[in-house]
Amino acid sequence: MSPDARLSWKDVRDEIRDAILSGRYAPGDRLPRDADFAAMLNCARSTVQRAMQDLSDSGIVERRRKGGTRVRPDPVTRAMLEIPVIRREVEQKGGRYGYQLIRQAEAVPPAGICAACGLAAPAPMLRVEALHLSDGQPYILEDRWISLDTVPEIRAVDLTAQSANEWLVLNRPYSRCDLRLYAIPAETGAARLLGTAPGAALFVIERTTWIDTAPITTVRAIAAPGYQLVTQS
Amino acid sequence: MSPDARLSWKDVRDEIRDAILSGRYAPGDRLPRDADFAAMLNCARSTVQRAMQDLSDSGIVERRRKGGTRVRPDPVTRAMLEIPVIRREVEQKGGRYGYQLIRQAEAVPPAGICAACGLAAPAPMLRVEALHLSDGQPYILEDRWISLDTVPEIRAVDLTAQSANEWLVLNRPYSRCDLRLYAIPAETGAARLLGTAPGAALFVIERTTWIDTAPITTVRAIAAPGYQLVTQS
DNA sequence: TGACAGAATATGTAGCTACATAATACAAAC
DNA sequence: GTTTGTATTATGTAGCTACATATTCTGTCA
Repeated sequence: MSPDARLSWKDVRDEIRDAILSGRYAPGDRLPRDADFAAMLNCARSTVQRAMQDLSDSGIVERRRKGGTRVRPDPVTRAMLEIPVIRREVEQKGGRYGYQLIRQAEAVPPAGICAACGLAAPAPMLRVEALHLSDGQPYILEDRWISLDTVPEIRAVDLTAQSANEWLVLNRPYSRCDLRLYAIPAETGAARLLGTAPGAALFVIERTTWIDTAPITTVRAIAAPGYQLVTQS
Repeated sequence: MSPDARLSWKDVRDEIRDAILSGRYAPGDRLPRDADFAAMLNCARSTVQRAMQDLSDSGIVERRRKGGTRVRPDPVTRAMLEIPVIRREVEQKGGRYGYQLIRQAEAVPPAGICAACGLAAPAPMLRVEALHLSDGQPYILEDRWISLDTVPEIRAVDLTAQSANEWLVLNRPYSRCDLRLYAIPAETGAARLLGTAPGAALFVIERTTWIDTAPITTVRAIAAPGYQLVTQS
């Protein structure tokens, strides 16, 4: 690599970000045009464009056609969350994965579940309750509703052998996913299954997935005490 | 727009994604080369490249030089989390924002805080405890440590008038941010400040920010009961 | 003064080429 | 048979051009 190698778009991004971070451009300020940056940094406009796109994606900068690019006056923290399949998560942490089906029944979902799935009228669904274990210890308790309209084959799957989580992920890719994170006190039943005291603070990941506009499943995954979701960017 | 308008990279992405979702390519399968897709869809390879990049970012496919592109055998859920400045969050929900400084003192941080900041040796920091309110009700209780090495000016800021959250966001942009999400039972002090019972399940967002490798601040934001973090993608 | 049409402008996108880089496959040498 | 070097191949990146699109600015006319 020669000393004056060409700048990659990441170099350009870092250059511009540093200029912003150093205070050379204050929040709300308008930045030079892409073409000017290109001239300043001696690279192509397309390179600056890619860099700016990235800065825009990460919430540092705001871009508007004709309006130009300006430093976001109200920065937001944007971070990528990654939620793997539970078996993989356990194994990646070095644990031995285990799984228990607790209950499985077709039922008409309550209004809350219909709302999460964006259903106006209740449709028949399969409710599956299961426990995921790590090294024999309760790890995540899931309470899942699966749309029988969208996934009728689920009736034929043996959910004592394979978790619905895993089967769906492998057989029913989704096009959209909503997440909802919060904390709840353990109910008596959940507490018993998770091996904790009733009322304990539990972390919940609620996830609904769709294929196009058809709901596939909505899960409430209740994590055992001590569970943490970590991101970094 | 003519009927056979050129495909945008998003069209190409959707086309390929649909092919995967429909099962035409199964998890683990190798996809055609970018150039082949380009020929099939009658567009440029760069357009396919952008589409594939996006599919790769969202965790649907895996790309390797020479190895080609394959459908991820172990799909992960990736979602973008967006955490605004608290004042904005409250106002966006239509609430009236309020703020109270509870305590502020220079101190040597405990080991846990040093670790979060990646500090080997304890350095003096400013600890700030404050309560954010929505319509007069407790909303988020924050327990913050600010690095006096990185942000000495914070000593001169009147934190009764403006929250550290806001001042830092406007004056100290960061280059890196780690998030940690979990649930805890309310301690006596936190319970009183948040107007809830001791032991109540509370949602916690822990965030540490750096400028390059220098830690700026680490916060533990404890949300009042009912708080939910929502994402969609 | 106000409304509206059209010009100007900055970003967004697509296409092409050329070359870089990483991973694999294969063949030669020991 | 194993190792090592080289060729091949698929993706990654940069540069350029051309044109699309959204907004703002400006000038004209009522």
